[in-house]
Amino acid sequence: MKKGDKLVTEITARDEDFARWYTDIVKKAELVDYSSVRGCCVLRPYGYAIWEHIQRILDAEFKRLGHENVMMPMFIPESLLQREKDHVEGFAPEVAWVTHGGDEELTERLCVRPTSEVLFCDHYANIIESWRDLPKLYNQWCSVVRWEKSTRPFLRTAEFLWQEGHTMHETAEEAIEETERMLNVYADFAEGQLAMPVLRGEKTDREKFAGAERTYTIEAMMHDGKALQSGTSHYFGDGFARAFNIQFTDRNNQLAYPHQTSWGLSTRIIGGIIMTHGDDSGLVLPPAVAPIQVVILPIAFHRGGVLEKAREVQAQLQAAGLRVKLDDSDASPGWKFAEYEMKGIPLRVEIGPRDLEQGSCIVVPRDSREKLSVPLDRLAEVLPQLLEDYRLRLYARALQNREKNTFTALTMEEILAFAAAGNGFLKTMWCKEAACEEQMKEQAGLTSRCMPLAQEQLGECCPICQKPAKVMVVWGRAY
RNA sequence: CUGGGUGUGGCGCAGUUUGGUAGCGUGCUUGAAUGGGGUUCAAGAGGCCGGAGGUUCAAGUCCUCUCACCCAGACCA
Repeated sequence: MKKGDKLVTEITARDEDFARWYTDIVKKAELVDYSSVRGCCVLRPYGYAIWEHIQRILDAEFKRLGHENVMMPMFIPESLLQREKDHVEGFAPEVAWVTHGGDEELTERLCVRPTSEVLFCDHYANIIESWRDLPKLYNQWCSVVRWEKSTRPFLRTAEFLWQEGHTMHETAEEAIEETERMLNVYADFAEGQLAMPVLRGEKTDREKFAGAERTYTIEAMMHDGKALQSGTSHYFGDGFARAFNIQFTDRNNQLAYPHQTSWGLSTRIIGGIIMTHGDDSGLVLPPAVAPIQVVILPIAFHRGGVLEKAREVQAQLQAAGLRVKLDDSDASPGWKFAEYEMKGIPLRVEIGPRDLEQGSCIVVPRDSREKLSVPLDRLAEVLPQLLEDYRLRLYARALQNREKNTFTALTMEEILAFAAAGNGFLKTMWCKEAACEEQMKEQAGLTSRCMPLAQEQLGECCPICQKPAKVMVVWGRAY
């Protein structure tokens, strides 16, 4: 952020102001810049660094579970995209087409991948022959393109970075197990590392992925009560395998179709971090993905000893495994305080002449802004603990927000009262009929977020049609 | 795609009603002092007013077209 820029908007309940607060933060914390390319953003070094940490943590987990990274082509020939009917219907309206190579018009146009199921399937058809070839556990880190009509940084851009895992299994059970395992990897990552509480659940037919048999999702709640779908994991059955003629000889010497999964998590999660933890002073980052975990600010450092001590402390903290920045630039202390708060740095360490006399320093956590006096020689052991406390506070605060904005409705009157009152999660029973889901959308403006894995029995009947209920659904308004 | 809004130094904006020498704040550069919550003073640089066309002696301002972005909806994993 440039000197003198200030956050103009504070968090409020009004959608419009909240949107402004959000776009303000992504710019002023230097996460993204707008691009002259339609619907696209520039991910700046600071924003990209957050993604790198997300990438590093998830990739290690994927590998631990036996997945391998690959690269698929960026282009999909039209005929390939059309192999699976539901899939192409879902994606055709939002793909970008390449029609020319150089000056020549292509005989078959190519779409820029919006997702890579068909590319993986095309490849799997070549390499899967025997049950001994299974499972295939592949993952790809890449960007994909979806020609969205309206865009917003991180939440919905025409091109975005993500990771897409694509696996093939011998049996349905094994594939379903994989689908659920990867959902839990995402959920544990969101809750444990990002301090974002999420609902784990299954999507309704209306909301599930194009071509999938089942879609699992993690749904997080933002400050404003809206839902953010933060990661999805799909089970495809053998639908694509049949469409792409992927067959293998099984243990009984019979030809069989493998069962497929895919799962993805994108830079959208960074938008989730902003809208889950951010406050009126800017971004608030969870320590696991903060590019800088501790910033050291020497005060009045032209005086003797201050800068030297600050450098010493920096080396000591780095040796303890923390990501530390020392800002010895000439800006005023007040300026730096605000700057690093805007950027969401979890801990600030102030070292000045006064501290040197006492052999201590001031440590200020980003969330509470409480000024703590810590002896200089104990910093390396105290700061990791402070980071952990901070992470727990972020989680607790986010969870509290979700609970405060989660309601239960047993009747249509209650549903409409909720919808009129504002945003949040609404739990109801449901008969599983599409008509009732449609009616929720029409009358209350709510869409189903998920059918939580942790089910509750709220009542006996669907509040919309009064028929016997089959499942509990969480409804809301989504990003 | 529909409706509304906005495009003027890096950023934020005024000026457009009623055409007449492009302004303010902030940032940036240089120097000095300051330094524990967005310091102070001084000097300086930086804009064919989103683009194209038109009306006019004269256009940031009026007219036509166009592009981009923002907000709300629709759409969307």
